[in-house]
This record gives sequence, structure tokens and C-alpha cells, in this order.
Amino acid sequence: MKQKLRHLLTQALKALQAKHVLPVEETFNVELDRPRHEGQGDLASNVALTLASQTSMRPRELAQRIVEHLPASALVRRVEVAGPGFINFFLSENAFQAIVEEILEAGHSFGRSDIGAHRSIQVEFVSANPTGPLHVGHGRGAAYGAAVADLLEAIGYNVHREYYVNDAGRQMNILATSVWLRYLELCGETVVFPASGYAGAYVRDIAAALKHELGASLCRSAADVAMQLPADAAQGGDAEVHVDALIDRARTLLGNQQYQLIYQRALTDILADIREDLEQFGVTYDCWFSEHSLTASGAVKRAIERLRASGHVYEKDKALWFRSTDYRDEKDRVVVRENGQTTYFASDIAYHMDKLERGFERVIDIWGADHHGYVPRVKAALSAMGDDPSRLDVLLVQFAILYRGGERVQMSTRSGEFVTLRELREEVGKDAARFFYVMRKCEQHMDFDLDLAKSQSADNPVYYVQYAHARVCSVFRQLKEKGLRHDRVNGNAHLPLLTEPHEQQLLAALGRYPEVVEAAALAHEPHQLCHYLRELANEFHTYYNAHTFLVEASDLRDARLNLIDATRQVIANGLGLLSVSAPERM
RNA sequence: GCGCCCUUAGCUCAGUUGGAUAGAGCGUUGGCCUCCGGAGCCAAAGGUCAGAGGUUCGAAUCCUCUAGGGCGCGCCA
Repeated sequence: MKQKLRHLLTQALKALQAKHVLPVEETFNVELDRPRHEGQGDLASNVALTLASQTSMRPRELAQRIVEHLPASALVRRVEVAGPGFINFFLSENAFQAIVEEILEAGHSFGRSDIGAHRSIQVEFVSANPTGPLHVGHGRGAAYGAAVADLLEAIGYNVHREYYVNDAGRQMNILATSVWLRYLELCGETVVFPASGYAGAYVRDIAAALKHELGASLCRSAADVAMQLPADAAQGGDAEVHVDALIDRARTLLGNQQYQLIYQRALTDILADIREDLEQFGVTYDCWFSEHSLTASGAVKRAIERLRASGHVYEKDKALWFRSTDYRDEKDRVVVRENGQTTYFASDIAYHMDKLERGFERVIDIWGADHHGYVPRVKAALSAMGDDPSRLDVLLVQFAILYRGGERVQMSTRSGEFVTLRELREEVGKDAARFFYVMRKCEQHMDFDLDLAKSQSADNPVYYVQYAHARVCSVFRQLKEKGLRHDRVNGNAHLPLLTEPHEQQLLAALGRYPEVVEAAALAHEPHQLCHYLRELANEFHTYYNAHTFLVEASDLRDARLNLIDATRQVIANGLGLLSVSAPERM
């Protein structure tokens, strides 16, 4: 619809160019908006306001000239110049009605398009450390990332979903050691659990599984473990120093093979848990990318070599530094430590190098907002390697704060006092969780009201939208019970009977859907879709209350049934993009 | 201290990337079922868009400053 009107406007502008009213060499970017207020038409353009400065005319005068040169169209009922120089289009009733047939024909693919032209795009999201179950903070990234990916796919991009697994590094060693200490407890040893260890119950579960399968083969005496360790925080020492010493002790006492056994077991168990959790949440991946594989494949080394070759690294204090300040980072960053080990940042440079080498035209990273300081250095690395940093988009997701009974729910990962994503799903359900998470703009802090998400009432926007869907289904059940038939072809033939204001408004809302999907996808803003669905549901409920669909006259009845069936289809499609179910009964 | 993000109705948030008279939901108040699902609908009240300057035909939106809040500033990941 927009495109058709845009075409008309462009025709008019070209005509004015031919008459030298407008500069000939210009190409015009014609914008069409949905006016906010009634009486301002169905679509409006501000071209006259933006172009007036290039002419000697006032905006209103130019607008009038444009209108005079508009080609006639059956879609348009009336055109007027309004306000400071807006051109308002009033569409004919038929223009709206045609959408019903279009929706019913396209079915579940209505709203999908080919704007992305199969260009490849990677979306990496969640990528939480596999040191424990996902918590509600990760949930927002999961819901948001999945929605962005699905939206992009819906407008024709070739989307690749990926999870970066931080399976290397210190945190994983702390986890492995934590598991071992719990295992020792099961062996009857009395060990003091470190302040910086992972204290969650899942650590005990992994330890118990190990004990069950391997018996006591990994047992060592508590005295050997504790011998001459630096003091933990509780004894006035440094918790981090203490836990690092514990890791070394575990390695020495167990030997590399047994230590790796525990390490790998912890990793695979937790990863399996995360994967299952996300699947239940409606989130799946094309690839789980291992950080460790970057070292094994030599990608990290190669990335560092590329930086070196471009002259952006130097040695200082026995470490190798990347001069990221050449690219507006705040300070330079270490890539190879004093002890010869590469840093996490080095892996990340290699990872992003690898992403671009795999041929994705665009790459989207979705990170927690606490990592925002990390963006400049990753982009700097891409620049230094001669890649185009604008191929990478980093989207930052703010934290969600849970409220229950009006009180803020406190959380901290290390102490094990956190609400897991799984618990959230069990408490409020997948549908409400998915919808609530993406209801807000991602860079907004979010208050997640558990009581509201759970409530099966009008306050809850998820139920409100789903209810509209269920209501349509219910009408069709009623139809059968009354022994009536729905003739879709007849309905399409009598769409011109849909002239009630409520019907016109519902039709207009349906017609907006493809634009909403496109806008939400391109802006990476699924919340636009949420708001749209709420408005659509509202239009439907209003219509429902004002008119009876199952009327005696079969022509009108069929037309109305087509309209509400189209509404049902659009709601189902929209909810589907958010992985929220569209129930037939509630 | 420096950097990034945020501040819109009592509360939670939109605001189509600079457009016309500032928009929803919740909450409050008042209405609507002999009728397809009341998990619904309608109406009213509620605003110095944190504050002050600036840019232009036009600013909640862009630039500067100020005040409040969040996050980040490791040879952790």
C-alpha cells in the first residue's frame, strides 16, 4: 500500500522536474507516514516540507503543485494539503478490503517478505558461560535474540543462529574445582568450600553423578587438598588467590587426565542443561561454537599474526599488547599474557575474524549491557585486521529486574542465589516469559512483574492477545454448533459489505502488519510487534463487542467471518514470530 | 575521575528515526451481558516530555551544559 502511493508521488515529482519546478538532478526519498490523528488521512507525506527549501515556493504551495500532478488511482478516495504542507491521502474502502483475501490466501506466510534477498546474517546471542544454569538475566537475551533472528528470517534474510561457548579459561577451572570439592564431600572428606567457588546445587548434582559412575577413584584426602593454601576471604585472605591455588592443587593431586575428566563432565552436563532449557524456551541454534576450538585450530594465533602484520601490536612488560587506541579505544589491550597464555580478548578477536571469514555479510552480537565497554576494542581489532567493522552490529540488552509481590527479587550468580530461567518458565509459563521479555526496548531497563506475567486477567497483555485468537476460534465453533457453513469464496466476493467504522479500522490494522514486521526486523525491535499485536487485539475485541458476526444474511456473515479469520491468522503469525502460542481455547 | 546507556501521566512503558493537538496498559472514577467466551468493551480524570540554553518552517526526538539513576573502566571470562 505504502509502495503504491510512493509510486504515485514519485510520478508527480518527476512531472514537476520535467517542468523545472524541482531541480532535475535530484532523486527523491519519499516518506509516507501513518498520521497520528483522525482527519489527517490514512497515509501522509511530508515531501513538500522537505523539498520546499530547494525551490522558491512555500511548502503548502509546493504541496498543492504535487497534488495537481498526482496520477489518478482507484486506491485513493481523496487527497488534501493540510497543516504546514502535508499531503494527506484518504484511501478508498476497497483498498482496505482487499487485504482480507490477501491474508487468507497467504496464510501463515502473510507478512513475510523478500527484503533481505537471502543475504546471510549471523545472530549470536545468549553465549552465557557454561558454569551454571541460565538465569533470568540470560532469558531476556535469549528471547530478544531469538525474536530478532526470527524477524530477520521473516523478511528474507538467511539467518544463522549461534551460541559462543566459553569452554576455556579460569571460570571453567573454578567450576571444575568446585565440582571436585563437592565430590570430595560425598567421599566423606571435610573440605571448606571456597568463597569464590560455584555454590549452586547443580554443582552437587554433577558431583553426585560422577561419584555414582566412577566411585571413589577421584577421592583425595582433605588434608592434602588444604595443605599450605593461601587464606580464603573468610580468613582475611584474597578469595581469588585462594581459589586459583585450589585449582592448581586439584590439577596436581588428580593429574591432568582425571582433572580433565571432571572438567569435561561439568562442561557437557551444564551445556546439555542449557541447551534443553533453551529448547523448552523455543530457542534453537544452528551452531554451538567452542572457544577452545579457536585455539586448537590455530585461529587465535593467526588473528594475532594478522594484527602483528598490520603493525598494531607491541611488547611491554613481557606481554603482547594490541594498540587499540589507534582506533579510539580508551586504552591498549593485552592479547598474550606475561605467562604466554592468550587472553579471552584474543579468542574473541579470532572468533570475530572467523565469523567474517565464514562469509556472513552481516554479524549481530547480542550482549548484556555490562559488556558495553567491550564494543570499541572488538571493532578496533576488526579495523586493524583490515575488515570492515560496520559489518558487525552489537546490540546491548539491559538487565531485567524481577518483582514479586511488589518487592524486588535479589540475585547473585556466584552465591547461587539466582532465579533460573527454568524456574521462571515454570512459574509464569513460556508464552508469558517470551512476550514479557521482548515487550520493552532492549536498551531499556526492564521491570519484570512476575505476578502480572502469571495473572490470567485483562492486565496481562499476553492473555489479551491470545484471547482474541481464541475468541475467533470460538466463533467458528459456534458456527458449527448452529449448523451454519462458512463459504470463504462467497465472503471474499462480498467484502465490500464491510463498511462499518469498526470494520474499517480493523482492516486498516491488518494492512499494517507487513510494515510492522519489516520495521521491527530492520530496527531489531521486536517490541514494535508486541505493541502492534496489542493494538490489533484491541481493534478485534472492540469490533466483537459492537457487532454480531453470525448474522442471518449469509453474504455479510461470510464476509465478516473472512475478516475475523484473517485477524486470527495475523495474530497467529505475529505471536509465532515471538514463539508465543496461539491457543484455540483458553 | 573518565566513558557508554537511561530519565515521557500516580505505576510500567510507546512515540513510525525531525512532523500536525503527547499515546497505550495498569491503577482511580463512572457506564455496558435475555446477544458469537465479561480473560471483553466504552467514557472521564491524569503532562512544564528531569532542568536550562542552542540548531530551523517545526524538537520528546539533534548539539552543549546541569541534576538524578544504571553499567563499565583486569595480563577475569
